[in-house]
Amino acid sequence: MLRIGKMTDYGVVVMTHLARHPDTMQTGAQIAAACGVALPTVSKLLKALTRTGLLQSVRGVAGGYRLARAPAAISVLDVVAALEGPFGLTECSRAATACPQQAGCSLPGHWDLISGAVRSALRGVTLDRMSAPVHRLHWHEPRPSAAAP
Amino acid sequence: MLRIGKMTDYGVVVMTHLARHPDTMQTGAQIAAACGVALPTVSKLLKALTRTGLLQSVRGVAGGYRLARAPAAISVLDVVAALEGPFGLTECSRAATACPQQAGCSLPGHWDLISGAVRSALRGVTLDRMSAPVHRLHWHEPRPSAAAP
DNA sequence: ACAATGGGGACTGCTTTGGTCCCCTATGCG
DNA sequence: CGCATAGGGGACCAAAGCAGTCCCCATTGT
Repeated sequence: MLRIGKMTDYGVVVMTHLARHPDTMQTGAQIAAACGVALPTVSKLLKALTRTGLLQSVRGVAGGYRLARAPAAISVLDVVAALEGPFGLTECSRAATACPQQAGCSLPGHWDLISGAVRSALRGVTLDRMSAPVHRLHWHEPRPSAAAP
Repeated sequence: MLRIGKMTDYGVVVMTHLARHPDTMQTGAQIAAACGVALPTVSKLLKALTRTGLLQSVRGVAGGYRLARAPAAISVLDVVAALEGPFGLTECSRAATACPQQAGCSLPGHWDLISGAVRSALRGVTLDRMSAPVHRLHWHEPRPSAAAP
C-alpha cells in the first residue's frame, strides 16, 4: 500500500549517497556506478533534482553534482516532493474538477489531515539521518488511538 | 506524491458512509447510490472489505452489508491495508529478491521507520472521526525537525 | 578545436489500475 | 416449489501512468 515510485526510491538512494560526501563534486557516471543504477536513469533523476534546487550542478569538463544544502537541511519530504508531483493522497485533493457528488463528501478535510501527518513523517527524516546507522534513529509515535488490525 | 489508489479512496468513502448508520443493513445498490459510485465498482469494494473482515454481509433477499465492528474500532489504516496490498513504501521492502547492490544500501531500516510513521498516521484516524465534522479533528504533529521547504 | 559533462525533452514498451460483466450461491416469499 | 432478490468469486478488457532509453544541444576546461 501507499507505494512511492521506483524513481523516487532511487532518488533517495542517490541523495543519501551524496549526503555522505557533502563537499565533493561527483559526476553522473560516478553516482550511477556508486548507486548501481543505469546512467540514463540516474541522469534523469539528477536533472530533476537540480531543477528543483536540491542539487547544484556544474557544467563543462570538470563538472558534476553536489548537494545544494547541508544534509541536515534536506528531508525525505523534499526529495519525494521534487520527484513526484505536489502532495495529495487522493484524486480530488488536487483536481480542479470536484467530485461529482461532494454533497456527502465531508472527507477532504480529513484527508488533508492525514496528508499532513504523512508530510510530517517524511519531513522528520533528513538526509544526514538517512546516511547514519539505523539505530541512531527513533521516532515519536503520534497517537495510536483505538484501532485493532 | 504518495497517491493512494482511487479504489481505496472510494473504499474510505463507503466505509465512512456505513459508519454513519452503524446498525442498519444496507444493500450494495443503496450504498452505491448514496456514495455516487457505480454499482459494479462499489460491489467489488464491498466484497473485498467483507473478505478482509471489515464488513459483515448477509446473503439472500433481505441481505446487505454492515460494519463488522464499531466505527471507532476501524481505522483508515485498516481500510487502506484491506484494499491495497501489505504495507511497504518501497519496492524492495517486500520483494523476496533483494536489491542487486544492497552493499551501500543501509536504507531499508530507514524506510521502515518512515513507513511506521505513516502507519501511525493512518491508524490514528478512525471511522467515527471521519464521519464527524472536520473541526472536531486535530492531530499531534510528530516532530517537525530540521528541514525547510 | 576537442573532449567531457550537464540540460532538456521526446519516445516507447510495459505494468498497474480502474472498471465492467458473467455466472454461481444463498435466502425469503408468494 | 420456484421465482425474485441479494451477495460471492473471478475473468476480462481498456486506459493510464511509469520506467527506462536515447538523441541532440549548451557549457567549459585543456
